[in-house]
Amino acid sequence: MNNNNISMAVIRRLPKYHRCLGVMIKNGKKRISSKDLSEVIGFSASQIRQDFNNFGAFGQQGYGYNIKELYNEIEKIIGLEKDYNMIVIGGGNLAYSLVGYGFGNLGFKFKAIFDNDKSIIGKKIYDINVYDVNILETFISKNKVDIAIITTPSDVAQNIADRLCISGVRGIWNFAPIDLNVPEDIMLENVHMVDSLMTLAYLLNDKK
Amino acid sequence: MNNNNISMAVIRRLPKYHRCLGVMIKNGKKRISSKDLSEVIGFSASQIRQDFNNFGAFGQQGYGYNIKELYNEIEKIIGLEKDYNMIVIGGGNLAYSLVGYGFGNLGFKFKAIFDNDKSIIGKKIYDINVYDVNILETFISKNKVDIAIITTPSDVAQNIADRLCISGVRGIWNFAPIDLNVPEDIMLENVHMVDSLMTLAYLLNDKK
DNA sequence: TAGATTGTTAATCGATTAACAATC
DNA sequence: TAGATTGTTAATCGATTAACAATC
Repeated sequence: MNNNNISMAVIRRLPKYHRCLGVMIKNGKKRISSKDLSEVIGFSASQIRQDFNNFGAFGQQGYGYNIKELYNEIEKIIGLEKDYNMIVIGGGNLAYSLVGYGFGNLGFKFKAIFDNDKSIIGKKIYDINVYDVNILETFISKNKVDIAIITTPSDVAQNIADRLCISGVRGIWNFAPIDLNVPEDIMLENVHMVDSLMTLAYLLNDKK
Repeated sequence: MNNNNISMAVIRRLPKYHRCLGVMIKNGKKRISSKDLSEVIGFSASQIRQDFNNFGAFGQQGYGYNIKELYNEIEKIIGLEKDYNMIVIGGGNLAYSLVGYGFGNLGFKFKAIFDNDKSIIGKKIYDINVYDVNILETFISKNKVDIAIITTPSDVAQNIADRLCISGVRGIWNFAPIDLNVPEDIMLENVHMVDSLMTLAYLLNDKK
């Protein structure tokens, strides 16, 4: 049940497998070999087979992989057969983007938004309530929260993270441009947009 | 002038060096050794020295690194001494987030937003004009555009990317959850938020 | 059956870490 | 000068690729 010591390099390829196989299902494709998948996805056939075999043997010699079956296996591996309750701390533009994005289809459900701005507390973002951030701990203690999303300014992000970790969230999805410290049993995933943009800037200057 | 064949692993650490050194400057710190930086940033001292020495010798034996000098070098390496003109295709919530984010301080300047929704064309997002996407090529031909940001739905993203590449943008920052094909002289950087969230889901299930 | 393609082991490649002479 | 710390080479580790026997 527990696939430990799989390298992060492998784990970060899983969503791309999920995405590509999803497109193939939509296109009515039934089977695919690692060689053909390689051409679509850009990983080597060897790497594709190695990646899958970290989790089990999903293919069939001489045939390849049944796309729908493989897709289902990857959903199970990632954990997409479950639902995840999420809250957002920070009710700015980014909260709007995220709540409106459509993660719900994948099982990621928004349960509440928290802010300290009196002018938006009590309102809704789409259909999600915005609460005063001072009831954050109370809310978490009464509701199972799997993932807390930090979209606050950097200067308060660490304090919010500390409060979340004590209150019992399992994972933090951080959008603040700062390196948070969290206990190692709390999973932390960062979306550092500034880092991404800087990487692009580097590449623009680097190319011949 | 051209730092080619530096591995992406190194390049993606540069923004974190930039961030950490920036904090140290703000705190009035003047010098740091690779050993001390290692404890703050979480990379090994050896790796830090290797990383910097890809680009030159910025330290001094027995002393360490002058923080301000090193910071300036990293800004030059990334290319932050220049400005970048940016446009956004897709005038939804994500465009609001991005335009309002404050990238301008780093030299990343928003010049225009494009959409196909008549109800927002002609309006402004913050102080940036929203234009009809059918004048995209005209705009790019008349204005130097370094980076185009795609925040459209997936189904039109490839078509927009094709139009951008032909028109002469240098880089694409893609937020659509799709794998774009672009000519190899166009730099592509993706922010796949769904992939990031799925990775977090995996980690939540993986932990003991 | 013969051909195709997996699962898996072995070889290679690249990135990280360790070590230490150079030198401030 | 003596101590500290870099820059850089060598060693190790981990990830990717190649190869091929197993088998559908």
